[in-house]
Amino acid sequence: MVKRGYHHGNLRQALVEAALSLIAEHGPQGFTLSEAAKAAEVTPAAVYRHFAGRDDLLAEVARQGFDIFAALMAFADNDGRPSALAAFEATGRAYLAFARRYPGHYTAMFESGLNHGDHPDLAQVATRARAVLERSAERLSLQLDPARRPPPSMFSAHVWALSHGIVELFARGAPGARGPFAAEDLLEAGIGIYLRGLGLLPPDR
Amino acid sequence: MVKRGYHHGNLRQALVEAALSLIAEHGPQGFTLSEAAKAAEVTPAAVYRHFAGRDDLLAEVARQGFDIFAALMAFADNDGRPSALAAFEATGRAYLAFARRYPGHYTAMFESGLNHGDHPDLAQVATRARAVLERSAERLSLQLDPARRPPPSMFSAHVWALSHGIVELFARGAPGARGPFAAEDLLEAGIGIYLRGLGLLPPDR
DNA sequence: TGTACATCAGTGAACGCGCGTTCACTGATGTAC
DNA sequence: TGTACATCAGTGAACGCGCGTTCACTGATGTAC
Repeated sequence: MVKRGYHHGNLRQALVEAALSLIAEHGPQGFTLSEAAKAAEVTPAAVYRHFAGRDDLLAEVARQGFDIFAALMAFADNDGRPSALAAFEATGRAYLAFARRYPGHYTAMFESGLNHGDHPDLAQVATRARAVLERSAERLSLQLDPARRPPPSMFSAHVWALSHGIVELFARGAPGARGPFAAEDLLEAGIGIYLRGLGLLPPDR
Repeated sequence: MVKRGYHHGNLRQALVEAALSLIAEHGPQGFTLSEAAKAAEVTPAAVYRHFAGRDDLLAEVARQGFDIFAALMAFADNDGRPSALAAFEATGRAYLAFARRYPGHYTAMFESGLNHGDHPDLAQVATRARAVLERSAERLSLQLDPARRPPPSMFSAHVWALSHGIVELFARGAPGARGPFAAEDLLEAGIGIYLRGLGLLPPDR
């Protein structure tokens, strides 16, 4: 830990990072403003120089999470290259990778019970993240017979839900589920079967 | 509310039901022993006549949930009648129905962060519930080419994860996701596509 | 270059609150005789 | 049928704790002249 004087220098971000560790370790509700302040070596009251309160700090954590998430998804999708199919599959893998790599962000984003209505900038970036996924799905859907293809937002939702379910049930110390498969393999196989069902993959590869 | 004397009569179950309402309404962490006691019109201390403490009460809620869940799944599966396929699809629908019908139980089971290791009877009934789903998957898998079929526990996990993801993201006031589809339709369509991918449904029905 | 002063980012003490849990107790119930 | 007594299921007060938040404050920084 670097010694510091009376002024912290970058307390705002230090608090966000302290919150991240706490959330990753103790769950969404295990996070307290006081502990975050302590971890940043600062009085709880100092937090109020930078955030309106506990929820506001939590929302900022989630916001940064969606920001990273959107960037990661956009990177994985790579504007549909080398192919819409490969890009779509890449976003699925990236989803799981994000959940593993940024557990605190993930928790704040999806398990903290934050009301997006109370945090407009959070809602905005969440919408943007979602748009990235839907665009990827949309590109892929163009390869399907127009008469029979489901709406792209639907299979975007399917893959999102499958990914999220796998994260919650099998990628953590989740209760009652934990399976014999690595989450990554489970997701990969699941998406493979799903895409075959859509007619986007040959019957067996 | 029925008037009661000094003795409650069935405080244990009354506390479980109070907890259920609180959990359904305020989330897994919003539940407190004190509030549950209050809702049952009893002193917090009285709870300790029936439960070892807060977590023990929560675990009992989850346990009863898994019990109902297992029964519901077994009913939906109906020992694979009228067909393994129909039975399997029925369990998927029943999963969502359970989540909707028993939101407090569902939350206690899957979102409360209870450690099953600390509650052996909870772990036991959870395992039983899971076995029902795996049996249904197993029956279905017999219809697949043995050389190419994935392990039944894998596609049981897929459907579980998809269902859970849909519940979490689309069937509640979940942040950042809420889609334009009814959760039921989303799940039905998702499972349909998935089963087609497995070769269990014709390319389009 | 030096000084006065406004601005800003922290401190530290205090608050009221609700939490889970404990304890000695007491009222109600049911059983033995 | 009536009474003594053990057992059980509640009460009520108290505890220590950590929480989010407020407030008057003070130390540090940076700018004007």
